[in-house]
Amino acid sequence: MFTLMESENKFPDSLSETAAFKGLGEAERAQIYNYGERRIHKPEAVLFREGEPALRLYLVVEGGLKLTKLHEEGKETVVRYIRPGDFTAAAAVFSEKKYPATAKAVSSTEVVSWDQPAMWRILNDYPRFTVNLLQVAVERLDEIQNRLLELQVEKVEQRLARALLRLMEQSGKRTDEGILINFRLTRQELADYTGTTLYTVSRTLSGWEKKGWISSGREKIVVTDPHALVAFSEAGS
Amino acid sequence: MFTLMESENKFPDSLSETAAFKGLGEAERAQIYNYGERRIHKPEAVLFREGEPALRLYLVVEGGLKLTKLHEEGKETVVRYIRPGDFTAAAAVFSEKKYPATAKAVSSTEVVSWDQPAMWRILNDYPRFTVNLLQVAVERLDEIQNRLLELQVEKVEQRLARALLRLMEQSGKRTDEGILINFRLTRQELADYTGTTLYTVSRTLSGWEKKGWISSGREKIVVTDPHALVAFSEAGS
DNA sequence: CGCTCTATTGATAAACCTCAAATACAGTGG
DNA sequence: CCACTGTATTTGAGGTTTATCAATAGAGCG
Repeated sequence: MFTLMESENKFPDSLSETAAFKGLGEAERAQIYNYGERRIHKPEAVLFREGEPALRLYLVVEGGLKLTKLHEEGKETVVRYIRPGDFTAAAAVFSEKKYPATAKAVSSTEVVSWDQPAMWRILNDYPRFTVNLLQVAVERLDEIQNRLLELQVEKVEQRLARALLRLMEQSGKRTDEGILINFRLTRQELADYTGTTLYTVSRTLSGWEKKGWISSGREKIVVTDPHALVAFSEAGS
Repeated sequence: MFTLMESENKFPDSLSETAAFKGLGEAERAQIYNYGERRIHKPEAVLFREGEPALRLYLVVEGGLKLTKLHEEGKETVVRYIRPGDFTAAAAVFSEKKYPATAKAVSSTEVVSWDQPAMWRILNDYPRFTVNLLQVAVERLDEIQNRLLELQVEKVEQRLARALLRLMEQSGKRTDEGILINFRLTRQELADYTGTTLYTVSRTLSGWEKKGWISSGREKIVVTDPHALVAFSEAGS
């Protein structure tokens, strides 16, 4: 037939070590993987929108997603960046839930997704997968709680330093200049991620550029002195 | 023998409708419940501490817990209040994890808890329970993400209003004066919950008291005009 | 080359924290 | 029952951080 699911897709090696497929045999991985639908999304493409019925569970294979939430009056926050090997929209496992956030591709992004019937089959046939999902949820929870803590007790510049480091670790790419955050990232997005304004972000980055910690351009940031940033993020001065 | 688990405990009716035991038969509930250990903790008692190896999963039956996280220099945040029917320390399902927060009883509190061997047995024998745990984790995640959003875009007074309303809904007790938040709650704790200082909390509450929205005393808050608070929490003015 | 989106920078104001000091309250032990 | 003691709370003054507004500069795209 003609659906995407028909062709047996090879399970990507890059995913075999991820939390998603931990403890599963090779055959099981391939089966689970092939229950899903593979798709490649262009940069800026919206995979799902906050408030829509949550119908599919997503796993990022390559590229990345930006998860955002809207507040009244158009203000938006970046909840998280999703990288290869990460699930998102776990809420879709439960019927009648809505997506709690909007997902947009930050670069060309390959995902696998499962609809509810497929998920129920998987959850039923591979209990280990359910446990893996639980583990991912628990880890996300921990991460967000840490961000909540940081947001409450740290000042803007310290949070910005942490954010850059996190993004660097998650999506960094070595260049001869330093470590490049490997997708388009505006000052506004960074502000939405750290709970500040684009003005403050701009000022702060300018300062760090003068100190030689980073090197930045339009929608582009390269961390040239990670060590200094780490020290700053921990000490806050 | 002599352990607490020996006596067959009746499954509490109050829990039968909670997310924790959804979709499970009465017999299954009783079995799961009896794998655990019942305990009553005094107010202020610490059930587990951030950083310790996570050995037990907890379910609150009566009373409540305060989950806190510490930052360097003693600053602390209240991550969440746990009420009857809620799990906490889901991280304990996974070996080698540490408790991500500290849990302290806010009043006399009854909990059931399971150690790892019991949990593994339960997760294995009652897959529906695993799914329920996942659901709880997903809902917490959503809740925390909403708090993150509020913390980033709303001003202190608005967050305080939301916090009071949340606590009122979760732990409110009708009195002839209004709805009492039914446990000791200091200004400092409210500040740690909303990401501000006790001074700002005090000033704000004083203002609301003059407006007749609340009535407060030492470690005690009664919401006398919930409607006004709701309006304020949504409009922010 | 002009258009549009992004970033920078300065000036100003608002929100909020910090520090200090006084006051109120609850529980305790005589 | 009352004075005492340790917290919790209130309130004021002053300072810091950060948001807001406005104007300009730069980068990429067609």
